[in-house]
Amino acid sequence: MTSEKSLKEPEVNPSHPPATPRTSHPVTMREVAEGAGVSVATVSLVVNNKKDARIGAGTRKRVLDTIRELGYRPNALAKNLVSGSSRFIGLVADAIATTPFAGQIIHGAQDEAWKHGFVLLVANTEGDEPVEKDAISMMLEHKVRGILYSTWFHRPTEIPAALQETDFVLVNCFSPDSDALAVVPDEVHGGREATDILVRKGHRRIAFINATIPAPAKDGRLQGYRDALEAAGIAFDPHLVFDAYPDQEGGYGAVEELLKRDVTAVFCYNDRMAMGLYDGLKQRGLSIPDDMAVVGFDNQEVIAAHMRPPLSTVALPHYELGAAGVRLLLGVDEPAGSPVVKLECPPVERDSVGPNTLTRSRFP
Amino acid sequence: MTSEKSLKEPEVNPSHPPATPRTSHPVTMREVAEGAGVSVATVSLVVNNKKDARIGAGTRKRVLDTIRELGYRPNALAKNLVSGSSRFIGLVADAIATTPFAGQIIHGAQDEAWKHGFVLLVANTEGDEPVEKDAISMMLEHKVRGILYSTWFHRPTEIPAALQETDFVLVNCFSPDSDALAVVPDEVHGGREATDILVRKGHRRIAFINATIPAPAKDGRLQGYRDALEAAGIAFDPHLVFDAYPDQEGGYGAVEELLKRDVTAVFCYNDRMAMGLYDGLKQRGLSIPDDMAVVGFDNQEVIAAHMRPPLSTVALPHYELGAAGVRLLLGVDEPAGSPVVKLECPPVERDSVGPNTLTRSRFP
DNA sequence: ACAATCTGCTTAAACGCTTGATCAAAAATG
DNA sequence: CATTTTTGATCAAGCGTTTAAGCAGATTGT
Repeated sequence: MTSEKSLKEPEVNPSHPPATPRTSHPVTMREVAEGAGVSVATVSLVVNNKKDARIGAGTRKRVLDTIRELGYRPNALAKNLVSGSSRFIGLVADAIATTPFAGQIIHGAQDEAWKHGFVLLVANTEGDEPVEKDAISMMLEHKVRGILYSTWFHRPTEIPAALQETDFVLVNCFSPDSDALAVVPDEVHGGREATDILVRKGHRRIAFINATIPAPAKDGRLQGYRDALEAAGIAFDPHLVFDAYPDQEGGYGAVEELLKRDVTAVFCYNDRMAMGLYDGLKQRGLSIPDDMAVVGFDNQEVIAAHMRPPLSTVALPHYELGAAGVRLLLGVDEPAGSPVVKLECPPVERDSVGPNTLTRSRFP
Repeated sequence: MTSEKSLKEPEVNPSHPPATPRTSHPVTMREVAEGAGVSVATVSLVVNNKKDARIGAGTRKRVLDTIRELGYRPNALAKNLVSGSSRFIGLVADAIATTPFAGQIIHGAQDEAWKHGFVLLVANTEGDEPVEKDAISMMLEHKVRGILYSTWFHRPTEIPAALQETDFVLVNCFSPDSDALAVVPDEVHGGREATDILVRKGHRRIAFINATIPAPAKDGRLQGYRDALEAAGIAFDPHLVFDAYPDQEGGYGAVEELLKRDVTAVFCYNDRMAMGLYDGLKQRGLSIPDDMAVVGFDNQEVIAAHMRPPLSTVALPHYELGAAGVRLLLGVDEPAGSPVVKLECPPVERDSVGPNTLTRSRFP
């Protein structure tokens, strides 16, 4: 609760001074004032370009020149103190280090925050509870404008108690039993987009390899898959969906089952599964997309774009998640209806899906 | 130079108040003091647990209780202001969004920073110059203790002018003509470790697929490769090293050339190349590691651990880079000799390398 | 020519906290 | 018992800003 816990004392070794010790005391507004022969108030007024302040052209120039000359920089700390609240937005993430996803959330959040004059205070918890608590404490002590609480995969979450002390929005996660603001990907829509890529190319027997682990994505994408089929007038066949662990090994392991089903296309729960699937398919001498069309999910840059052939998939809107999160936090956007806003997952088509050749031959 | 540029005015829509408007004014030290019937000074002393402050047990308890009761949190802004310098460390990265690497640097930097009571102010520039300038300005205005300037791949870099206004250390990059502190991976050592994995398994004809693009990694890893060969008494054969673009396509494209060389093992410039190489090899019916041993470089988690077979590689010490950067910045570590400290790249062995069967049969 | 208004700038209080200087009362000392 | 020391707490200045209020001098209106 108090800072003794969350911020330890510095342990800088005094015998090893920093490499480039900052010699000169930082220039303050006071010094600028003296240099320009005006009062601090005047300096403040020109620095902040106050609209209704009456400053003579001469004075303004003199101040500006002095500022340049002395290399003055406003002290945001002091500024924040007097204004009562800082221009910080906190972002606590559970897996910056282990996934590229968090990075995109950060990017989106930062871009949007900057637009509004805010700055990101980032904390990476790697799922560690105490670390998370400290991180939030630290942010609260810095009087952040609010906190973005984000998870690397879309899931329900508990809301840490400390969060309630400030404005916050859940990003890529949600709290089932609370009306906390949240922004998440629209899994149903994504599943539908993915399936539609296949449907549009004339595929009718489309498998879906779902994940074994329960998650909004598991249910949502399945629903989207079913929606797409229904819209296309294709009967849903439960035998065409099966589960596998959502990584390369899972995808690889699913091949055998898949081939029994006599399908022409498959929608994989994620890109990593698709990657494993590629392996299994190729090993059996099957070609993609000719013998099997495949679409993934996630659009993991390092992977999807560089598979052979490049993988058609559906992108998780991580950047947008971050951006929308801060808009929600600042009240720029307002949730329509439900407090959890869903963002679309845009399809990105590459070369792993071709026309259904079976269909072709049947309807020439 | 002034803040008008770097931080725009807020544009919060006043008609859409934040979702959970903070009602109560934040509790200040003053209120705690009143509540506990003591002076602010006293509260400050117990909050900060000052060693040489003489506070009666009763008073201390009373203050602590009041703090708990009122839910008081110290205001770090005020604290920083009076102490003159903040507990911020700035981290500007050029590619948080597009690579997982930056995430690990952040993680390492944060862990180390927290150990010393510092907090990370993160800015993602995605290589955009003006953004970078603003980011640094913003950090300077917040009176950061120093700045970590990091790049997502190891490379020489210019030092932005504004950086000179504070302490800074380059992370994963270096400035060729300056004595700026820097911390980078030891590419030579890495190249050597990678090659050694192969050498240890008895391979003698070892190819190296290097990158086409110039970089410290290109030269360093090649040197390491040569060092390893030399140490093993294997003559360096220039025909065994060739260049390719360092991604999956590059690796795939190199297969043909590779097979002409009659080698039993290959060291790829990075994991992505190895991934493409796998494809090419498999397509020709060759098996890994039996027909060809392969090692990569980078240890990209999403990829390396889940290839078929899992890829032996060498890890880039991104976490350590971040941590060491902070230590250098704070003066905890001191560079020995050169201002650019090099960190080891530890090998991580998986299943893509087997014993050299040719050697086996020749020396039974 | 006198009040009213405007212009350009300064004064001073406040923001929440830290800390060296002080001080009264209690305890220890001679 | 008078003095010194110790204990427990308060005072007040200051950190670098912002900003409402104030105040001369110049300009305008009548």
